[in-house]
Amino acid sequence: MTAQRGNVTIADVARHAGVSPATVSRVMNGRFSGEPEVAERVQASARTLAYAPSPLARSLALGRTQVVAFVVPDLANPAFQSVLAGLSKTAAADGYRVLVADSAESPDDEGPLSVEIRRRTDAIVLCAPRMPDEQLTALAGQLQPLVLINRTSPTVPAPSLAIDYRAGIFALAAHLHALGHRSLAYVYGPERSMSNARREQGLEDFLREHPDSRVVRIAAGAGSEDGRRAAAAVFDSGVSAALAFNDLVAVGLVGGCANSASACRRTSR
Amino acid sequence: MTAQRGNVTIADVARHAGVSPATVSRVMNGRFSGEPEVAERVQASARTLAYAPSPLARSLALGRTQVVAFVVPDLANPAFQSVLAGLSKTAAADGYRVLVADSAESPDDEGPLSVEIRRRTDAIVLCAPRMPDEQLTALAGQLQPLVLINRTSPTVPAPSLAIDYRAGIFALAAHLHALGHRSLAYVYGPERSMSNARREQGLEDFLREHPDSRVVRIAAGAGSEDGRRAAAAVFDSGVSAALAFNDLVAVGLVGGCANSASACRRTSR
DNA sequence: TTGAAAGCGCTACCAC
DNA sequence: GTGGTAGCGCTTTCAA
Repeated sequence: MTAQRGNVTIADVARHAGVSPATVSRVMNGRFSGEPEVAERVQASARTLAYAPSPLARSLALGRTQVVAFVVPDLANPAFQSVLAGLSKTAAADGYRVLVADSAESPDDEGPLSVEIRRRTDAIVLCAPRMPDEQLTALAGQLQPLVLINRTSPTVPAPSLAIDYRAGIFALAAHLHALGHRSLAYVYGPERSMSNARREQGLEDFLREHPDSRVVRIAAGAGSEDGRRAAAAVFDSGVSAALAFNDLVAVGLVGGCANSASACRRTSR
Repeated sequence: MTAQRGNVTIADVARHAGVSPATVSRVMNGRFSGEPEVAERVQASARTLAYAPSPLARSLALGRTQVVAFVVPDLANPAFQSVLAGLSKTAAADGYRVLVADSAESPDDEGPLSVEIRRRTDAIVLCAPRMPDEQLTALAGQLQPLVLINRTSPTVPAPSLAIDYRAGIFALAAHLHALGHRSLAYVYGPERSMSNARREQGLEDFLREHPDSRVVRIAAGAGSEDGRRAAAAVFDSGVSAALAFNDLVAVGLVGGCANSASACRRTSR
């Protein structure tokens, strides 16, 4: 008797329509096969009483919540927005909603948090790049159905969504090459970054295929300020195009270049 | 018997500890006041059996889900990301999670969708700028507790979060003025846009306070391409700084300026 | 202090 | 075809 009061329940509808709750349930779920007249009466009652089934009660009875969890280390990371938007849209098409959680608060609490949130949902989409493989493996059982983002694990049988940085930067470089650029700058990110290494590989592949090109490596970092600071070096390197470690660096770089440009403009007038 | 099987329940723990479910419940929720030894025995059993209360069952019994809904017209809109991230973080601090929904799919289904999702949650944060005021008013009762984003309603008593575009661009212009700029460009957005009008107002306020300044209005749009196209005009207007309708326009503008800059650079060498 | 039992609202099995 | 009813797992009165 602690629940939110005043909600019309299936029993109310049953009473109003002069049938059993079971029948109302069947009608509401389209599993009804009997006198059409009965179904109509039930629907009329439901409409009259403005009845809507309780998702909570259904979830408990069905053992199915129609919700999928989305757990990432940082919801503010722009990279996740389109993933979330896509997930939400796709899930909605199948009658599912998305429950989000940010694991940043408690980095080493990621496991328990994932398990907890998974219990409220039917499946989980998890991004936990730093979680030790053993831990992930141990948890995988309780997390299934599970989808991994930006990581895979040899011991965890789960589909994964990952960015092919190597192929990505290769394609970018090839595109610039097609545009006539033969001298590129790569404004690289953190040396220890796995994704940076992948991008460097991609550029090596590119150079192997295009011996007529050269790539000047210019140190930066992972943030927009790093990009801004690298602008001068890029300008002075004499390249005709530049690739950046990530979007933030690129934004900073573009900004830095605009600066250099207006300086240039003031000079040339 | 249709629920996900194999989960250890409160009854299992009660049996294992030799107490009643009621006692286990009290211990698990810190409402227990009796033999400490009993409490310890219960906790030991819970640990042994790896028991974790079912959030679903608690929700049904308590009439409280510990979840708040976040409904917006377009999850892919960058403006919502930080709102969501902030909401999630703040909610988490109070033991709440966030259930998201994108109402873009069915624009005129916004109302029912909000009500439906609200039933799964304890409160709702809603962004429905286009919803007729009467509809919102009619729904408000079922939606409470409710927080509105980017809109208020005279008939709906709900806190709201809205951007003060007028004050925002005023502050930006004042900042540039303080930096010494006296001649600014405003790369404006859609004429019919409410937020654009607000920004124009802000600039008028600014000019009133700073008669020594001038603002050149340059037409653009709401996307990055619009910004890029406006770059040349900005460059030629002779201003020393530019303000853009929104981030996308700004990004395009910066990109366009960088282009003009490198052209300039090639020329000047 | 502790337990029995009645909900919370819905589903699904098993009879009639 | 339809209804009775026992769950789903937890909380909380009420009584002992």
